[in-house]
Amino acid sequence: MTNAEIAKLLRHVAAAYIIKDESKYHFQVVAYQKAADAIENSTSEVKDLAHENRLESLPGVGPSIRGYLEELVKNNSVEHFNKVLSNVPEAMFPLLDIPSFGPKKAFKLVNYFELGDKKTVIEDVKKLALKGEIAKLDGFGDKSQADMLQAIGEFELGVNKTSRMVLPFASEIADKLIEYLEKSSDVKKVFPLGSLRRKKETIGDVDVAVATNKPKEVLDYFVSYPLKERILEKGDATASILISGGKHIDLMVQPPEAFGSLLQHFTGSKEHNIKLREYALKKGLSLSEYGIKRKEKDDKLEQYDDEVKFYHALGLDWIPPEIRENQGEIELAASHKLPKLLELKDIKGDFHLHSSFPIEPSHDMGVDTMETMIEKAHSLGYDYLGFSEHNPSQSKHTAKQVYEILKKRSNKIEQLNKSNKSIRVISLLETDIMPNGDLAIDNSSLDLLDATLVSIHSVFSMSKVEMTKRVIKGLSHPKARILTHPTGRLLNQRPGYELDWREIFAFCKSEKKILEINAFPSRLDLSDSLVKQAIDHGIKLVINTDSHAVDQMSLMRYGVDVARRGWATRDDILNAQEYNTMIKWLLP
DNA sequence: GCCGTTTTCGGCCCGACTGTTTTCAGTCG
Repeated sequence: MTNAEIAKLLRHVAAAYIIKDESKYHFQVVAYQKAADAIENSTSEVKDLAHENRLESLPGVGPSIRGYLEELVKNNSVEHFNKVLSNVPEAMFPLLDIPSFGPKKAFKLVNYFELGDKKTVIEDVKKLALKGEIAKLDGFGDKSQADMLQAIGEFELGVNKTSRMVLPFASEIADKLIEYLEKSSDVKKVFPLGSLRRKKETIGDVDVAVATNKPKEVLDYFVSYPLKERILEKGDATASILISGGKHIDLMVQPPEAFGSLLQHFTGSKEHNIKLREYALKKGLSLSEYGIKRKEKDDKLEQYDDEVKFYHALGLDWIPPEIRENQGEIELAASHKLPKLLELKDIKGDFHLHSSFPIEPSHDMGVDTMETMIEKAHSLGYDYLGFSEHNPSQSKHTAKQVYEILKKRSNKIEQLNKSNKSIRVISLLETDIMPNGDLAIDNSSLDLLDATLVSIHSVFSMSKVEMTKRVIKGLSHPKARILTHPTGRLLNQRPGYELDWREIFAFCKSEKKILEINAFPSRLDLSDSLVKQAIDHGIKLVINTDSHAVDQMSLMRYGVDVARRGWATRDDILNAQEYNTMIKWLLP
């Protein structure tokens, strides 16, 4: 079972408890929903966590739910869940996938109209609504019946199922909207928040906050955004619109004097905010987007125009948005022990660059010359770079021909280093790891290089055990120093292959091998959570752009975002080091 | 059912918005 399926199952259990007796089971409901959230957000599979005995590392998973999850992984079913679920009609569950349908509404409909078939229940509800039957029910009316049809219609079109956007795509949507909002003189400040501010690799909804003294005017202006398809809701402090492609944009407004608390609230994550409010509550403080209420002062509201002051008022250091995920950051902020996260300006080089040098590669070539890329590196303030074109194709060349091509390239790089003193050029390559674990070129050719990056570009469909063996064998070659795009995933396109990370981490640690964070926006692997695990294992990382064109060298910031979300400091990152330190790590 | 800088027992985040209602229930983030 996938994490998404498991999370859904837990939500169904929570829904069943709500129907059974909401007040009696209120805290079980909350607990199951919290656990479902954690599993949905986890980038480790529950299956793997269970095998590694790490299920309780998920916040919200305690002894009971851990036990049930272990049972689920082992038997594919859980006795306790089945018992709870057997008390409610199963036909209500498909309705819960439709936005605006919750357990109460779904149960009421299924129960009253005696809908028994979970395969047809959505169609059945639609027919009843079209006949006007639902509006007659207690607690329903014409408007809610019409809304229901709208929701079902959009659900069937897949409007709400659209995949999450990669970060640059969401940024573009936000930038356009912000440009529009800034044209209004009532808008004092405007910021993209939510997962966009936390720099998550993919973004669901676009969240934007505005500081204004005229909330009504700003909200009116917002909902008349030209790219709007439909207004989802609009109140005194928030509004939501739908734009084409089924993307939601949420806007929140506050006066400038409360903007700090609004930033904090709307940046999230939900898990961070819940934990933060629980933490504050123990100190007699109640937090909201409006500010802080102190029990000892009769719940008088204190406003904060600035987010730093808001955190300080709780006795906490300001927490960078990228790590607000309830991973222990609140405790560390309280003891003033938060790590100093890596910054873009710390980056001094890039080791994954595909130039247009005619290397006759096995995969795609770069489009810009080495000289152009060096010039760009200079303008980015780098001290060094490494060229790492794909190895010459094996099928089209003899070993001797491969050697000759690489010999020419070595000479070229030697020349570049002589003529260009400001940027040091390292001679690298991106060499394929073949299915049997051998590298794609022979030792005499590899000896021409300072070192090589290695990666998987073919035969992805191997078992986890086989793939782990393959990667470790490839990485074992003394010239192999960096494993590039270590999971092979393409966001929204393919999931990547599976590796036994505990084995990979142990190997990299003992053999001093380096893992790449690939900054290309559709890759971004290692993922944030694997970065954190790698760092906990004491492994060094490198952030590379994998540029095939000179403009792509500016994508470095997306890799830095991932590193920050994985709690990386400057000390963890190879290409954030001075040349002399870097070269000792890279070529030990 | 989870969790610990007041606790291994006794608490449990905080609010917005909509529709159907005359003060609230349900859903969402």
